[in-house]
Order: sequence, then C-alpha cells, then structure tokens
Amino acid sequence: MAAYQKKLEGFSGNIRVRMAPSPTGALHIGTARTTLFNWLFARSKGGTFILRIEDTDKERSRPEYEKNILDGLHWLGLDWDEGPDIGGEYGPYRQSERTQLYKEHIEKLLQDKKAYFCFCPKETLEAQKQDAESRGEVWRYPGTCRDLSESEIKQNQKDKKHSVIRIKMPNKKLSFKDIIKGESSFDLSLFGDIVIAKSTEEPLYNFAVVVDDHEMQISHIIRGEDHYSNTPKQMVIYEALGWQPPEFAHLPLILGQDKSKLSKRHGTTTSIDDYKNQGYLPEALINFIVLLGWHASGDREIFTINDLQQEFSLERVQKTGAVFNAEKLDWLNNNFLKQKPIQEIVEFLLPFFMREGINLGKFESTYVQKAILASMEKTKGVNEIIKMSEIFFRETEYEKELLIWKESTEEITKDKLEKSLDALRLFDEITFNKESYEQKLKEIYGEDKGSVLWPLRVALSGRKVSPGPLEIIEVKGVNSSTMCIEKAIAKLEK
RNA sequence: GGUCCCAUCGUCUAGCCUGGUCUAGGACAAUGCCCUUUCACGGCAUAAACACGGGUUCGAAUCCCGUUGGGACUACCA
Repeated sequence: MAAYQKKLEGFSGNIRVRMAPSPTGALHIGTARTTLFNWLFARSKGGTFILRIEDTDKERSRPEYEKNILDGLHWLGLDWDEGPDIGGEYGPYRQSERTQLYKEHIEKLLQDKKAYFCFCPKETLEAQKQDAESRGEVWRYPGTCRDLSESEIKQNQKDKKHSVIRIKMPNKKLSFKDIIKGESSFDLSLFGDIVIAKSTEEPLYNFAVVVDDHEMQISHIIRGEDHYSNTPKQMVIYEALGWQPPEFAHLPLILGQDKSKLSKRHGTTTSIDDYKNQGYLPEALINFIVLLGWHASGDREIFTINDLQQEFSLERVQKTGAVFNAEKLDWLNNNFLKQKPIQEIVEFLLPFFMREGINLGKFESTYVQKAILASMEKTKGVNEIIKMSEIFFRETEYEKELLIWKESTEEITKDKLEKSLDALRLFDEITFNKESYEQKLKEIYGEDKGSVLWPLRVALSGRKVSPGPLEIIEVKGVNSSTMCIEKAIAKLEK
C-alpha cells in the first residue's frame, strides 16, 4: 500500500490504461470486472481509458464477439476514450489492423540479433518435451536455431521450411514491482527462448501486447493475475526493443466454488449477456463485481458506478482470489430494483413480461404500475415479480379445492364468498377503499380471518401466494374483482 | 514436477503497512423470534473466522522463519 502511494506520487505523465479483450467469446464476467477496474482507475485519476481488441488469433476471433463485448460493456455503463468503434490518436485499435507495425518491430529485433528464426519442426520439439517430462525434467527450448548463419537461414527459407520467431532470453534474474502484489523476481533462463511470432506478420500475444502498449503509451497495465507470469517475458521484449515498461497491477482472479479460476465448468453463469437476460440490472452487476476483490475502507458496500469513481483505489484491491457468490448478487439486484422509480421498473420489466407472453402495452400504464408495485412487496428478483403480477394481466386457472380454507367446507366457503361479494357491491370504483371494506369483512369473518380472506385471495388471484386480497381489489377495481368472486362461487356450485 | 503468488466467519471482506483501542467489525447466506390470512417481504436477534508451529516483543490477526493448504502459469491461445 505504501509502495503504491509512493509509486503514484512518483508517477509523472498522463495516465493511460487499456482493456484488451480478445473476441473469442461473449463478454465474460471476469473481462467485465477487469474493464471496470481499469475504467475506475482512469476515471478516478483523470486518465484516459482505451479499448483495444486483441484478435491476433485468427482461428478463434469473431466480429460478432467483438460486437457482443462492446455492447455488453456499454450496457454496464462503461465507456472508453479511444477504441475500435470511435477511433483515437493511437489507432487502429484492432491488432489485426496493426500487422505492419508488428512487422517492423519484429524485423528490427531480427536485425539486432535479439530474435531469430527457428526452423525446428514442432514434432521434434514435442518429442523432446515428452522425453524430458518422462524423466521428470523441465524442458525448455534448447536454442538449436539460435546461432544459425545467414546462409543457413536463407537455405531453410528457400526450402520453404516452416519457421517461427524466437526471442533470445537473457540468462539473468529479473524482478519487477507490481502495484497490487508487490515485488517478485523471476529467473529468465527458466523460460528458454520463447516464440514471439509465427512469422513477421503473425505476432503472438506476448509480443503484440508489448508493441501496442508501448505505441499507445499505456502507463499502467491492470489485468488479471493469470497474466502475472507473462510479465517477465514481456519485460524482456520491452528491454530488447529499448523501451521503458509501464507499471503493472495484477488483479486477483474470480474463483468458482472449488476456488479455481472461474470457468464454464463451474456451472456458474459467466456471460454478461446471460445475466442481462436473466433480469440482472447493470447497477447490481457493477456493484457485485467491484466487491470481488475490492472493498472500501469502511462498512459501506452499496455503490453506484458514480460513487465508485470517487471511492475506488487500486491500493485497496485484494491479493487473494474471490469466490463468486451468486446469492449476494441476487440480493444486490433486488436492492437496486426496489430503489428504482416505478416507471423505470416497468420499462425494465417490459421485455421479461413479453417473454412470458404478456404484452404490458395492452394495459393502462397506471394499472400496470399499481399491479407491479403491489406484487413487488412480496418478491425478490425479476422472475418472482413476473410470476406474482401475472394475476393482474391474465386469467389464472385454479382448482376449486384451493378456495377452501383449512378445515372449512365448500358450503361455508361459498357462504363467506357470497357475503363478501355482497359487501363489495356496496362500493363502486370511486368509493372503494381498503379500510371500509375490511370493516365490513370483519363482520363476516369474526374470529377466523382466514375463513374469508383465504377464499377471497384465491378467488382474486387463483394462487396461494399473492398480494393481499384487499390490495388486489385496489388494483383490479371493484367490477373486475366482483367478476372474479362470482366465478369462484360458480365453481363451488358445480 | 518446475516457477511465481496467496492464506481472517460457509462466502465477500474490515483490521495488517504504522504491534496494544480486536473479548476481531460489516455484508450475503444460515438459524431463531416478531410481523402476518398462507407463502414471502420487512424488522430484531443468534451462531460463525485470525490454517498450524516456532520465533521477535512487556504485548502479534498484525513483524520474521518454517510447515501445511490453496491458486496461477508452465502453447507456434490470449
């Protein structure tokens, strides 16, 4: 922490951070979180936030995933100052469009003899590796092609031998200071000469990132801890290119129930899209993911994205991975949902009702609002609200047995319903009010509230779980409620 | 296996840097009670942790060492 303070004080120049997702799948919750942390860091420090698409893997990258990622990020409320969709001074912002740039730098490394062509067949290397492992030894590239002569290289190329480009790994220890994790050192010789490109036009991740981060003048790299051991390799590339590396901050990972890195096999929803479709609010997701590895100094846990811009600091980021806890997300979601003004809630719920075959547009908007408000009093989450409020938007079927309260009988139930109906008829849409009607009902039920209120509930909702019967009448109105009760009585006559 | 990282309630965490105020605080979940026409919502309450072992110190959750445990990485993926 103290180290971090010092670092920031010592840091002069513009703060420029980036998020660099690869479009090989839909927006993942981990990607969203890393983006949030970068964004928050930039916004809280008056820096610039850049979005870059890492699509060097031609096999797996898809334009539709890129779109999904950008859309998802926007949905969460995150924006960027430079990116593939809006451009910027340091573009292009897709690695696939930066090939020429990588080529120049690879060629420079080749010229400087800091990198070299390797013609070793993959199979040979694979065999060596197998062999070493079977003896319990650690394999690393033996440097076979490290000192090939100019003419040997020419000949190999003429023979159209398959090649890759490796960087010469210095034989030394390298240490670096991570803003979150502190200092640690690595023995570079253990890595061997790593492959940095398949060809001068096909750079690999470790190389392309370095070139881009440097060219885009990134000041702080904030990324997942799974990149931690890539850092020394990348620093070697910075060094070979004669560049000053940026600051690093490695975020702890989001973990599954078994404490390993969260992935699909955990059965947890990982795609932001799916959360959206399941009725989660962006506010809830943001609040939830920021708490996975970060915490304010006090007890406060509810934050909007705006609050976070004030509160956030890298120094308070955890070193340990955080197990994903869906229950807390649900709680947060409910919290944010209930805080919203009713108009917004209705608007938000619209597509979910539609999915259930209910078109809210067909109802009067005050009716919809009243119905949803009444339903929300007893629910948690979108699905429950929809289920609960369904009774206001379409007829619900039920068995007549459901009408009968505890030890009661059909006759008694029918009698109570008829009396309740008569009492209800004393009112019209204007004069109805809960209190007066409840007075009348009291005369009917005497000591046994349930004997009247239960059949009424079922008659009005067709459910055993619903808003209170009086509340339902308030929403539905006297006429419609009267019809429901008549229907129930008819059921009992059969 | 090797390299590196990490270790407070079931989970997310406050506290750790700058040792005493910690009989370790909050939140989610759990349990109980209240509210109540059922289910729920809500309110209140309870239970629940410094991985272990050595040091250092008058004093350690906090500093040091070790053990154990967990994780990440170990691609011609990113």
